[in-house]
Amino acid sequence: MEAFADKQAGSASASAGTTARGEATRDAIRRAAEALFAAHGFSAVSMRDIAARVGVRASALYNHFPAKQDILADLMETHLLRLTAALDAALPQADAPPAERLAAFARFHVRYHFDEADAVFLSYMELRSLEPGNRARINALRGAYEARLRGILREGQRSGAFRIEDPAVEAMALIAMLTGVTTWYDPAGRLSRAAIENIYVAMAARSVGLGQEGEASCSSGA
Amino acid sequence: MEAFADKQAGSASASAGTTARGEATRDAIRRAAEALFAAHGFSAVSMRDIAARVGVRASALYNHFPAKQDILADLMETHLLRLTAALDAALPQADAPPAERLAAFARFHVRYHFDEADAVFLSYMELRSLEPGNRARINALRGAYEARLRGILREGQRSGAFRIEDPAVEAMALIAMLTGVTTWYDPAGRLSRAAIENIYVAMAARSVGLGQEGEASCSSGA
DNA sequence: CGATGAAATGAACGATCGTTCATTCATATT
DNA sequence: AATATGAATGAACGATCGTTCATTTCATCG
Repeated sequence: MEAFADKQAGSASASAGTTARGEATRDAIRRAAEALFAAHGFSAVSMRDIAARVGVRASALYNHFPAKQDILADLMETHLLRLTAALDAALPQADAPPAERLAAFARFHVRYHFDEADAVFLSYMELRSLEPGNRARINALRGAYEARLRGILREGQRSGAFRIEDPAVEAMALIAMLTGVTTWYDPAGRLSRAAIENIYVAMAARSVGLGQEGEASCSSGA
Repeated sequence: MEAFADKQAGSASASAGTTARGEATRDAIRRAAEALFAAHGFSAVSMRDIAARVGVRASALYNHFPAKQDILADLMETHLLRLTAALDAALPQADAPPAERLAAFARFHVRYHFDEADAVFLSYMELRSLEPGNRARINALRGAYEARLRGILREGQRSGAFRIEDPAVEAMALIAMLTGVTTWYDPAGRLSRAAIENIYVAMAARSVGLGQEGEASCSSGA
């Protein structure tokens, strides 16, 4: 979507005028809008707020996005495409043990949310601020991501590795649980990122009926 | 907080003029604002929107609430006080088995969220729309609710009934998981409320290392 | 160097925002 | 019936909203 090409070692394109400056501003707008939308909500943030953070006037934003709504849609679409692509790169292949794939999913999800908390929060909370057309498209992307986890749970249920009632419901429950980390995580807090990851991964495993460690097993003491 | 007294069989108060009409309007404002804030977000809803839903002009709202902000604060405070009181009424007493208390918590939480989805959503999502003073007060109420679950997890860990790493983190994770039901629940959907409750209760139990049913046990077949 | 065109500007637009206020309406008490 | 009082009204306020547009700035290419 959008242009999004030459950033460094630029040469080919750009007929005249400026070249990479516009793209730099567009990215700055994205970053500013992401932070502000996540902090205050889409409709509580004005175009002038975004422009001020970029260091530009509100009217300049319209050289890069046709409307405020399109900034939000762009942020969500970009985030969800990257998220799903990164997940597919992080997941073991489909024939790996479901327990391993679930653990990888949980770890990926929490870790990704540490780094992209604003984008994640936005994409889950501001669907209601989108016009119907944009909303349907973004919702489909979100559904594709959720389908990955649903598939893992279904396979685990089918193979007997997991002891669960309903893969669809449990997928939503797990995603909500893992996503919640962004609401309380504090970089200066008591626990390191790695420690928090491990706790969530272990919870996810137990929630599908797995023992303490990877596979099945039982009666593992402490 | 506020007046909130005589509604029926009124007699004592109300010096002159009208009596219960004002309180009825105030409640209608609360209901309208709750639905609109939950659907569109605090700052996307105007006082005129709320008034229109009540069947009154915007200026009439100021006979009942000093400002828009106070409607939101009132909704959150009322909700959180009721929520915590209802939880305390639903929880087995403190010397009951932690597994039983956890199951009761999970069932209560999901069930309450079915009925009060709007208020719940509001109180978890619109903290950022509150002024610092209101935010601190509401946040304390939320913390009191979360502390109930944290206490259950700590007791289960202490007694050895639960196999968990960190009660504080797991409390936040469980609440996020249970609260998430409001984001996808559809009254016309595939599953009944009772079925969904049971799935969440079972997941909560497994997530703290319990077997399929209430107590510990292990190697439970299916 | 002058031409070119994207990027940024400042002013302005119509609309809508939260809120105020003098006034009117409606009701319960005396 | 007269009165007192809370509730609702309609108009208006200053501010701010998203957006448009003619103009200016400025880095690049021929």
